[in-house]
Amino acid sequence: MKVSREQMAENRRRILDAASRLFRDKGFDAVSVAEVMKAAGLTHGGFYGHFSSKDDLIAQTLAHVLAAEPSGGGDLRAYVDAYLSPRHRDNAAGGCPTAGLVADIRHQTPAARSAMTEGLRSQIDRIGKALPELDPADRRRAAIGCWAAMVGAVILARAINDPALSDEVLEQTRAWIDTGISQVSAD
Amino acid sequence: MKVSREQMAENRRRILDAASRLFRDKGFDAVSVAEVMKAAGLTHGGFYGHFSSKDDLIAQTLAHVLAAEPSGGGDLRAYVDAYLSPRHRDNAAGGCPTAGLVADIRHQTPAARSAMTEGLRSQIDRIGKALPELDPADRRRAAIGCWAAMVGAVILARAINDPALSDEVLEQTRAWIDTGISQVSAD
DNA sequence: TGTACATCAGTGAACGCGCGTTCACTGATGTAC
DNA sequence: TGTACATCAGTGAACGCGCGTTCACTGATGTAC
Repeated sequence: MKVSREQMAENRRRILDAASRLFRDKGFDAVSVAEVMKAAGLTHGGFYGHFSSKDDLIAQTLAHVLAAEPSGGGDLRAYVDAYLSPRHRDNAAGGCPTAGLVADIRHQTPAARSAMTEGLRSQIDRIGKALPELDPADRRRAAIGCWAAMVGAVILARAINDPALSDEVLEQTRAWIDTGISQVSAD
Repeated sequence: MKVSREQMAENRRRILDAASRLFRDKGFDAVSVAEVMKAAGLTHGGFYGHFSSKDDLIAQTLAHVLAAEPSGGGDLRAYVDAYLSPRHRDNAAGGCPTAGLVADIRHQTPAARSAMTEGLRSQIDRIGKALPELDPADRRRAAIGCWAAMVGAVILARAINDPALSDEVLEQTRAWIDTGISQVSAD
């Protein structure tokens, strides 16, 4: 049955939110269109009224979730601590879309890859802005190095089977980033 | 038709090598059993004479490729430079299995996750041994932080659509690791 | 060393299944009067 | 404001396809004599 325009807009939002969580949790390929629609409280047939294909959903979900990505605020150290926490490692569905999806992007459509590229560009700029005490070259280097280490550590920690080693990867990467940022600051 | 025992052992090796390259290039889910067998010069029906399932192939391929993983030798800086090169970024099929597969591991079988965990443990130890000038705590921190940044940077660089930004991620991460290692060394 | 035959690695057609996608249908919406 | 009806968002069965896996068969291997 037909629904109101507002209801349809809300349904679309619910589909994108459900897709965002499921994709982050399981990856693009492991999530079916029917699964996304069920999580959004709808049946699978209505999907093509909102999106032209699963690839379209992937690209639009990325744009949706990366646009809403929380910045590091101003306090970079608190952001890094939260990012490299066991809580974030164990909450892929609700966590950083980059950590959950970036490796899966390689073989997606150009639209999806472009959305991710712009999301990463913004994120690097945001981290740079949280390091105002550095001169521009150091700031850029610290922002990129720090972000690569953060994303890498969370991906490694999520893959590792041994809780002790997984925790250690998070903790040591946090310490490494701390000394890295301090050192550059002290230059 | 039956083949000789040596031929069968070589076929098995060829299957593992083909799977290793294809998995690194496209991810576990995107590669079919038939595709692996074709790449190994065989037909798909013979697969189950060598492996009990696709999951078994994944676990055995990981053990195979991680056992053969080249160390950083002794020269960590040369290893980091090669790792964070456009050449390595553009050669996922022949490149580091961790960079290509670690994000895909999260939802694989316990056997696959354990193989990856042990591979990562060895790799961290290997990098630590390439930093003999540091005291043990600094060495561990530098090995883990450096490895997280390397893996993260290659994954990010492979996802990014814009060649300039992709190159910059590699270069800046290399510079960041350099200053990080130098700083710790100078403590 | 040579022969006869049981073994079994590899072949390729076939299976059941879940996927992305399509489509005829339903019934609430929202517009025209 | 109230009624009549065209619109169209959502439903659920159905489709074609490729996947992992199975199996009857083939013919070279390698052992027994």
